[in-house]
Amino acid sequence: MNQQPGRTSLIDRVAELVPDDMVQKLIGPRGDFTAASQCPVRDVLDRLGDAWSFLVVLRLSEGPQRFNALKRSVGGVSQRMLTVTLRSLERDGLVERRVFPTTPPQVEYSLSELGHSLVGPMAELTRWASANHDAVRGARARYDALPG
Amino acid sequence: MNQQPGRTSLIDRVAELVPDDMVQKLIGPRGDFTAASQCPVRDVLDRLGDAWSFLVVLRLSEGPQRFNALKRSVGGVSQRMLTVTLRSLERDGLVERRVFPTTPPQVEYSLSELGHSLVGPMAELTRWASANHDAVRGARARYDALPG
DNA sequence: CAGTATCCTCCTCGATACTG
DNA sequence: CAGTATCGAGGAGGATACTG
Repeated sequence: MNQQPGRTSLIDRVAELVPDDMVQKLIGPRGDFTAASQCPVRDVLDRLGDAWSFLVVLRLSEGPQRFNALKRSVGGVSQRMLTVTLRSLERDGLVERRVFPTTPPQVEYSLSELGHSLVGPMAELTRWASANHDAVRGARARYDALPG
Repeated sequence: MNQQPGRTSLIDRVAELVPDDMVQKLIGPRGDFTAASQCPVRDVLDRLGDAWSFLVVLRLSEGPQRFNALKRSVGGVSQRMLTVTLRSLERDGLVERRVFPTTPPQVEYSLSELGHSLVGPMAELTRWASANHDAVRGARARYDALPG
């Protein structure tokens, strides 16, 4: 990791939080992570980037919910996308799905242990978003007001 | 935030990290955040979700870099996408762009204060990704191996 | 070197309709 | 209730060529 001499680098602070081999795997010596599955960060962000996954996990962090209740509480999500999102989260081991063979059928979704462990980091990012949203919007407004 | 009685809820732990009004803004009473700009988390994730932004910010956390050096170190990014990504980050006030009118021209990109403040939360998520990548891949393999 | 411009192709995602 | 199936529009993003 070539460091510019005489320049205060944030990578040192990051290194305190992040083990070396992870940095290697993350931004690597060459950064050849065209295949997302090879890069853990890409892999996670591919999941969280699609808006719904993040909101669904946060909703489920409140407690188990059934399909339509979840659909209502998330809001604005189509039936198809909620199904796709839940399947994807289930496949990744973040969400558990339990079917009660009643009539009409009931399906309950809840976070797994792994899913719970993700909520902390998510909250961290969420806090940043909340705290700095105005700053970002301000920067945007200034940028857009620029001549040219 | 209706809580299921008699159920251990993670929202309490999240609440320790996240101020109440943010939770309201985030997953809200109705969750009507169809417009991403209304929801700070959506707004942030829209930026980070696109893989390149996250990697670019991490790369720049090591120190300022010029366009082509950045392109090489990120790896796999097209010229167009790097330009688009950098413009977007600059617009949001996360990245600063300085032009040196030499021949040939030099352009240096660096993180702003705001950009630096994002690296901590990003590292948190990165750590989670690194620590649990195998668990996720394992869960995926099990899910895919299921009959049906 | 550091872009811009154009084209073109997947691939996501919403809408709609149907089912156990 | 909790899905699945199918279609179609739109946008993200790569490839390529050109420029101050």
